[in-house]
Amino acid sequence: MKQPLHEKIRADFEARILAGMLAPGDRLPTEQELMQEHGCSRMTVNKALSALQSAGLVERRKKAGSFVARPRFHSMVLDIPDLAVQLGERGKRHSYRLTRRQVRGPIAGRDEEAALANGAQLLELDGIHCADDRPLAVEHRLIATRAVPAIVDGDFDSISPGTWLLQHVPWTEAENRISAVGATRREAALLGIAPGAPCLCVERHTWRGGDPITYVRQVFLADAYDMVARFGPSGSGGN
Amino acid sequence: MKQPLHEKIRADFEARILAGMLAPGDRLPTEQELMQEHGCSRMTVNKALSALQSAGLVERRKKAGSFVARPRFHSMVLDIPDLAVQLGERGKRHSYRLTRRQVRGPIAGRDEEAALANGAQLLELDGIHCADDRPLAVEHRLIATRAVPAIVDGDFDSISPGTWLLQHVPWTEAENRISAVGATRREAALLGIAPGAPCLCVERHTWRGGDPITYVRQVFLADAYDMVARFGPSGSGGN
DNA sequence: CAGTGGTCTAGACCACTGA
DNA sequence: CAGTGGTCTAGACCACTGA
Repeated sequence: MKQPLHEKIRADFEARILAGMLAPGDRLPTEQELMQEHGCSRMTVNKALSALQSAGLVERRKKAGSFVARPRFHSMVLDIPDLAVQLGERGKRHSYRLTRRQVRGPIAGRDEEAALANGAQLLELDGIHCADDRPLAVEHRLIATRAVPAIVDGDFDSISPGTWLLQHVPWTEAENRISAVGATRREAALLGIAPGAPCLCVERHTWRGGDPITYVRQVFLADAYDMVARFGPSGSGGN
Repeated sequence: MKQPLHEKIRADFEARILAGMLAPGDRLPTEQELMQEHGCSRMTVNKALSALQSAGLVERRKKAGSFVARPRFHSMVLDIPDLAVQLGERGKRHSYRLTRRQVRGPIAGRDEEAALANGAQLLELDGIHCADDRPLAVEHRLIATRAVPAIVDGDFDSISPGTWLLQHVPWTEAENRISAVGATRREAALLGIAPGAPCLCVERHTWRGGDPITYVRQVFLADAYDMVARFGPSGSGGN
């Protein structure tokens, strides 16, 4: 257990930020305060805070201090897209229609649902995304009420659950699984295509500081949507 | 033009590495040598080299020195998969069969091919990837002979072009476009499925320091392959 | 065992910028 | 103008590891 002091300080703040104990905008102690707290030189605390800055977790401003940044995921990293924003950029109007809404426990035997629920209830939201009123994707979503209790009272007539979550719940980790599938009979009927027609399927899990937030499965019209990820050496995103 | 000295040193090596003037495995000067060269203190060169290390461009080993690393893109970033490695991990045998090989110029009117060729010839390689001798994907690839002149003499009977490139040409930037498509008649025949059946299509461009290397389009059997990308705040991949 | 990087100190001067 | 971070110095001791 030999951990450099600068790494200990860095990891301490990282943990507090990811756990939400330090929220975006909160001010961190000054270098002077941290020097006294840890009884070390300024270079050591500077190294810790600079590492947090280059990781995008902290913003530092002269005279003002160091502040928790809203986590940013640069263009080179596959992001969680906000359909409403993406369609707006292409001049299309996004709408979402809810087809099912229920609060329930995890289905027995489905370990994934149990892990997501984490001992509490799940909110199940199914719906359809449209671009200019034409169906674009069928969405099935489960949300952990333990992580996002406010969602139970959410109103999804004018805003989709995905947009709501992106605006209200900062996530820290995500996993996308992308595959090609043939539309089921139900999906085909909702999307206005033939059963078995090719669709792009995106399954995504997101977490906040290790706690699961949501699982979503989206089935897109193949000819209307694809995913792009551009990436390069870390560091080239900055400067 | 106020650039800190540590940033100047860091950017200098970054440029030389991305340009290929420093190849993977090459040794960088020691901190002592850089101190003398720049007439600065050890902390300053240490900061520059440490930044290169945390960016994944350099590996540092005690007593041995600092070396150019093969660019690594951590698990949280969508990677360029090596099919041979991926299949090997699942206990399957990968094979590649070349179906077309020609050196040609870019097709008139196709700006993308002209940009890739960059004034020189293209090597076109079409083939099929198999897992345990069962077809998995159809691949169409173009390679810039300007960037990779050695590829013209490559032997792709026992190794696929993708594997060859990953082993010989370090890339610095990549773009993946992922979509669902229906198999064309030709693809369906090669893969042993019905025309129009759902397939996962991956199109990828790669660059090395701004110079285009290759374009590849792979059409996968839908039920045999999917792509996963997991990502989070930078920094959590390390340690 | 000797060279190299890893870490840290106790200072210094400066640039920026909010009060 | 005073507080804060940005950078840098000239040392130091140590851990690791290849010759």
